[in-house]
Amino acid sequence: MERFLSNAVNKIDAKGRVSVPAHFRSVLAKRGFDELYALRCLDQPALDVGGMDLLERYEARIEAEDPFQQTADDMSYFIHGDGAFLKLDQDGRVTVNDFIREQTGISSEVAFVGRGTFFQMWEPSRLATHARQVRERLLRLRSVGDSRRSEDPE
Amino acid sequence: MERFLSNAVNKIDAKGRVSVPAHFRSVLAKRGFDELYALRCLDQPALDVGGMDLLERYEARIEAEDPFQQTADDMSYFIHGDGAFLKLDQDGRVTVNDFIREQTGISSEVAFVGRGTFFQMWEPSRLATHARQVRERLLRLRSVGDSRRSEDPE
DNA sequence: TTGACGCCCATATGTGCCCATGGTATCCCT
DNA sequence: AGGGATACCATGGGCACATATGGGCGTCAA
Repeated sequence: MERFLSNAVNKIDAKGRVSVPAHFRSVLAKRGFDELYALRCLDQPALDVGGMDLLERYEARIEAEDPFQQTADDMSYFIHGDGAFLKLDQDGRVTVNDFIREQTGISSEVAFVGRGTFFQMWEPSRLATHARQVRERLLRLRSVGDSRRSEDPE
Repeated sequence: MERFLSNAVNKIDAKGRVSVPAHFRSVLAKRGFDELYALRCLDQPALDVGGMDLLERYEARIEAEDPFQQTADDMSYFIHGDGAFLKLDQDGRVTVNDFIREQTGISSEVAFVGRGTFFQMWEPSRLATHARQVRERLLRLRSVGDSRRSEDPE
C-alpha cells in the first residue's frame, strides 16, 4: 500500500507556487485524486492535506452527529467553511494562498510531512520546534512505560 | 460529488452588487440551478443560501410534520415567508438587498462560506468572531475525547 | 421623472497552461 | 569501473483566459 511518508522542504516561487513532492503526487495519482483537500489543524500551525477521501472521512463523521445540535454545525463549518481545495497545476504545484499563510505562518518555504493517509504543510522552523516536542513527549512516554530504560535513551 | 467548500470575501459595488465566488456558481450550474434561495440562520447573523434543492429539502421536512401543529405553521412561515430568492445576473452577481443587510449586518463586503450542500453569507468581521468560537468549541470537544493530550498542548 | 434592475462592455489581477533550465540520481555502454 | 547519456524533479517565467469589479445604458414601474 502507498503511504505519505518522509518529508521535504520546497521553495515558493515568485508567483507563490510550490511543488508538492513527487512522491506525494504519485501516491495521490495512484489513488485517483487530482485535487487536494486541505483543512486546518486545530491545535497546531499546520495544514492537513489529502485527497477527497480525507474530506469524505470527515463528512462521514458529521453524519454521525445530530444535525440539530451545535456540534454538527461547528464541524461542518470547520470542515467545509474553513477548509479549501488546492488545485495541482500540470507541474504538480499548488499556489500558497492567504488561507495557507495565515494558518501556518509560511512565507517563503514549505515543509511537507508525510502522515500515512494524508500529509501536512508546515513553516519549516515551526516544524523543527514541533518535531523536538514530539520526540520529547515520546521519550517521556517511554520512560514511564519502561522504567529500566528511563536513564538510557538511545 | 460537488460541494460548496472554502470561503471568500468579495466587495459590494456602488450599485449594491456582489460577485458570488466562481466556484460556488459552478457548483450551482452543475446542479442545474440558475436561481438562489436564501433563508435566515435562526441563531446566527448569517444567511443560508443554495439552489432550489435547499428549499425542497425544507419543504419535505415540513411535510413530515403534523399540519395541525403550530410547528408546521411556524416552519412554513419561516421558510416561505421569511426566505428570499436571489437572482444571479449575467456576470454571476447578486444584489445585496435590505433583507440581506438586516439579517447579516453586511454593509460593504460579503464573506461567502461553503457548507457542503449550501453556502452562507456573512459580514466578514462577524464571521471571524464566529470562526474563533467554533474552533474553541471543537478544541474543547477534542480534549474531552482524548484526555491523554489535554495536559499537553503545544 | 426617478430609481431599481437587467443587460452589456471594459479592465486589472489572479490563475492555469505551457515550455525552458539546471541539478541530481540512475542507468547503460564501453 | 568510469564516463557519458538519460530520466526525473524542483524551479523559473511567458502567455492566455477566467474572474472580480467598475461603469454605461435602456427598460419598466412607481
